[in-house]
Amino acid sequence: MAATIRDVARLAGVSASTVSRALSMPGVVNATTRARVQAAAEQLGYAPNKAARGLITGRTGNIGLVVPDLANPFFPSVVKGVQARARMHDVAVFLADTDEDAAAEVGLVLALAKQVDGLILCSPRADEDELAAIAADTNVVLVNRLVEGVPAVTFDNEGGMRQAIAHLVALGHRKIAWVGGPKTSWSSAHRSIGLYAAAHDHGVKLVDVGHFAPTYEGGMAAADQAVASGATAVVAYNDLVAIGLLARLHARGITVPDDLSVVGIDDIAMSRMSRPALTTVRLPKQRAGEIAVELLLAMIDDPDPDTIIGTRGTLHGELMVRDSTGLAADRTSDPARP
Amino acid sequence: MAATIRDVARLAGVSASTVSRALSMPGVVNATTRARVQAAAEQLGYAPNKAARGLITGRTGNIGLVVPDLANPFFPSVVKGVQARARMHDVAVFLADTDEDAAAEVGLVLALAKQVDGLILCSPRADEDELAAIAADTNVVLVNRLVEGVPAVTFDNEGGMRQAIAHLVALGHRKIAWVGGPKTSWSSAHRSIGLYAAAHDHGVKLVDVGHFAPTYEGGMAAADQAVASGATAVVAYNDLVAIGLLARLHARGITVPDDLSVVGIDDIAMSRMSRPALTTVRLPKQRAGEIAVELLLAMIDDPDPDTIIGTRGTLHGELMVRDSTGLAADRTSDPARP
DNA sequence: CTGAAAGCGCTAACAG
DNA sequence: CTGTTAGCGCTTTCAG
Repeated sequence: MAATIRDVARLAGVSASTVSRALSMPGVVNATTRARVQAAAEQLGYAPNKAARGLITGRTGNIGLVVPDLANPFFPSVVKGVQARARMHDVAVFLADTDEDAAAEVGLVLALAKQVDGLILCSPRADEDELAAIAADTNVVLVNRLVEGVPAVTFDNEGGMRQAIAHLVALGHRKIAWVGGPKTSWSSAHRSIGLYAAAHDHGVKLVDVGHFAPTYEGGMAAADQAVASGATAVVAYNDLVAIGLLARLHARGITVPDDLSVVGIDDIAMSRMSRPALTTVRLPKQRAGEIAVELLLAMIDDPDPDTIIGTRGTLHGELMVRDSTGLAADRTSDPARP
Repeated sequence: MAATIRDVARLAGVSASTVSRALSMPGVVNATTRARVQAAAEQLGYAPNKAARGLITGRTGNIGLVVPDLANPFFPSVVKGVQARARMHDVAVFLADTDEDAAAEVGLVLALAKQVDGLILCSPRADEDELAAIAADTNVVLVNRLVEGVPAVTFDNEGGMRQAIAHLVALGHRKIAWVGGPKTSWSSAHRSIGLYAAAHDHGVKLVDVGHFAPTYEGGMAAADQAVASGATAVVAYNDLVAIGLLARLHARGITVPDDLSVVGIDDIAMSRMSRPALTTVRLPKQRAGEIAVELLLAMIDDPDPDTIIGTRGTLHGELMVRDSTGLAADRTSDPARP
């Protein structure tokens, strides 16, 4: 059906090897033959078969991307970044959604590993040893997760949390609740650490409300405990949780930000659309995907050296102040508050 | 690095072909040798190289999926459905996001076509002739779009709109506004048709407010015109638009549903989270992805016959009544309303 | 600078 | 039931 390299060779009156060279190492071939070959290729609509090429070069020109759940708006953003950058480099992207199933994750990765040059893994759950094992014989870049010796793109969770706390303290809050994500989540743990450090530095109290699903429902579930904690502000594991919080608070007749301020993390599109609009720490999700691709491609071009192994890109978050910590909630002039 | 079929053959003391057979046509090989081969394969962690296999069988075991914009929550759902079903059949999925760029779409499709057995296209924008041309020499299944002679999975837009109108009419609405999507959108056109037909049947008036971007911003832009139309209810092109509408109405102090009722289409996750929760027509997005895979796989197994070419799966929507058309808006007992 | 030959990992005849 | 042979489409020595 599709034209092969030999069809082009015949039409151009040269050998297959010349076609191959003319197309992938233009400099090494006579200008006129090159032109002839290119014309022939054009005419036939020839495009090299990547699979066949990969068989011999050991490079497929494809990369794999594994995400836990596309329904969480965080991940489509990362995927978009990966896509865009991959396309720039003319590499195709295999996508796998593990549905938050750490076991499936490993299986999928193994299956994919055979037909790609490298893998980008957003795997909050998978076992650290398994990740290390996979990284041992495949090019792997981790996103939003750190494992010894594996290149990764992460977010500066500590810094983001510091900004959130500073903002809340400036508004007069002295007791702040933290609604954490899943127990096993790497980023939840790091956000927690940053929060405690910042709270300590500012001399304010942080109350840990517990671990919840990283979803709208998780936020609904956490809301009552957050209220009961007596805090005047809540920081949620992510925006989805924060929005769940908002919903439950509204249902209970608790006004945000007047009665309670809420801060999320991620800055998903939905955050601007919630009522009230959500103050959140914007994470450059798309950028993370782009950088992951660059890192991966660098590893593929030049595997092994220490310049890359262990490399990490750290991206900084940026506080987006919106209505959920609005001025109405300024407690600096309210003597009744502790 | 990775074990090849010959490594397994050597370890099992058989020939490469026997390994190949033992693994892919187990019935045709002696039970004891088969066991030996399987053990060897296991021990070496052998997995066949799909690219090499594809070279000879002409089947890659991969499919391609093209979507216009992952940031629109509609598409991640479809992708999830495709993923899940593809995994069941042990096929891998290439994903491409065209960023709403119809031109890029074609280029991407051509590039992908070489390394997949078939393509699932969610291409609201691409030119009809181009789609037909692509479908002529590649297995293609369209989602949410109909082109002569190309298998497709679509939604019953007319039926969905009929449900929406029936609901609004039952609540006493007699003048309903329609906020359409992009001019070139296939589904916007069909939704419009369904709406007019239903309005006509019920003897109520439908006001076309115009075409808007299928986004939150589009909804914001449409809100004032919807209000000015004098309608008591609005049907929006999709949920994102409806939620934009809600935001702008709120900003203007117009209460939903008391002053104006709003209905969306899609039932994205966000719809349950908006305030008020959005009444919408639920489209089985994930199911659409699953069916698209089944259709595509059927075409691949058995290309050409008329049983498939021209086949279409039509999925029906389901009205989800929520607060944005709440009881408070019941106009049946309100004599002041027309 | 170009052609011929070899072979990537695998499967499909074809013998045995 | 199993081994041998050939070759998918391509790149890469190796000669010329």
